[in-house]
Amino acid sequence: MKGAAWVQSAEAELAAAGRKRGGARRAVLELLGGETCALSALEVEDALRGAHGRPVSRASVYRILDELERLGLVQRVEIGQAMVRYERVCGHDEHHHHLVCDACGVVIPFSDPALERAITDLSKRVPLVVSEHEIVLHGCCQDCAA
Amino acid sequence: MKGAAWVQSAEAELAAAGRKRGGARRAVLELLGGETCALSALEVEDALRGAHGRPVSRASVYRILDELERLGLVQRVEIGQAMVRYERVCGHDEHHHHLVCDACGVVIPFSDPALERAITDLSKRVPLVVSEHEIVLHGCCQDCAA
DNA sequence: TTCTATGCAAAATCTTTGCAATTAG
DNA sequence: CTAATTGCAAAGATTTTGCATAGAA
Repeated sequence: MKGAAWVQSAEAELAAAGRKRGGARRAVLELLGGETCALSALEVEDALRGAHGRPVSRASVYRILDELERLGLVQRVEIGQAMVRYERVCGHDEHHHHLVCDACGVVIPFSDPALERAITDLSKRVPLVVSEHEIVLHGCCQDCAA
Repeated sequence: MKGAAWVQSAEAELAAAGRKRGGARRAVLELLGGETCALSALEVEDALRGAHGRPVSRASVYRILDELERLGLVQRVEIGQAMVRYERVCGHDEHHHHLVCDACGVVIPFSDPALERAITDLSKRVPLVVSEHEIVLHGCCQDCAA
């Protein structure tokens, strides 16, 4: 699913949930639609205060991200910086996980079918109805190793 | 590796790193040695203020956990509550991951050889020198589903 | 003695809430 | 008109830092 398509379907879901359209939320949606990987609330605020879109107050950013998460339009990603990040939820085709360089903090997305199979398989044997999963590999990226 | 053994080896590593022995750190080590799963800094503080051991100031708990992490004696675990948790690092035999119930917040450890194989395999094909990995399955536990 | 370890309090960071004003439907 | 949306400021929660004292080697 492309970013624009995601923005559209998100607006549709919001409308279906009885929400009205506001400028702040639209700005957040457009920003997230243009990203393929995770942003923290503060990063969203900064990006909007900068070039992309219009400024949105911090409280609204948090409220909006929280609501999008409840509707299943974005998902939380915890990558070890004691800070919550969010990224848009897409179709199965864009499902991915994250590599984190512990030296410089860069986050790189990746996907691996074999790993997904192992997870799917495992999910059936576990004492929990699994709704989602998250995998983070920590290490040292090529730039930092050089 | 048992908890007591871990405490011993941790003290040895600390001594090797030129550290002196303090009561606060010893209390934290003994607490973590008795746990098999992850605790947050605040949980450590509370536990020590309670029955186990002696009270340790919050700042010291953070400093101690941070140092233990730098020495590779404990590892961070991010399980989606915007809070960092730590657990002791043990031998390969106790390596595990976490199931989190999004309804009640309970954390259940699990391990799966097939999954570990998939991860080990993957780690070789990725543009990062992988030092560790973390897997979290989110869902609804049996109690909450009932 | 000399550095580490610790506690306390203040500061920094991230997140949530209360309230009033605005705006979409 | 009515309820959702937003901004602002204040409050909460978590984590870090500065500084002075106590303690280990």
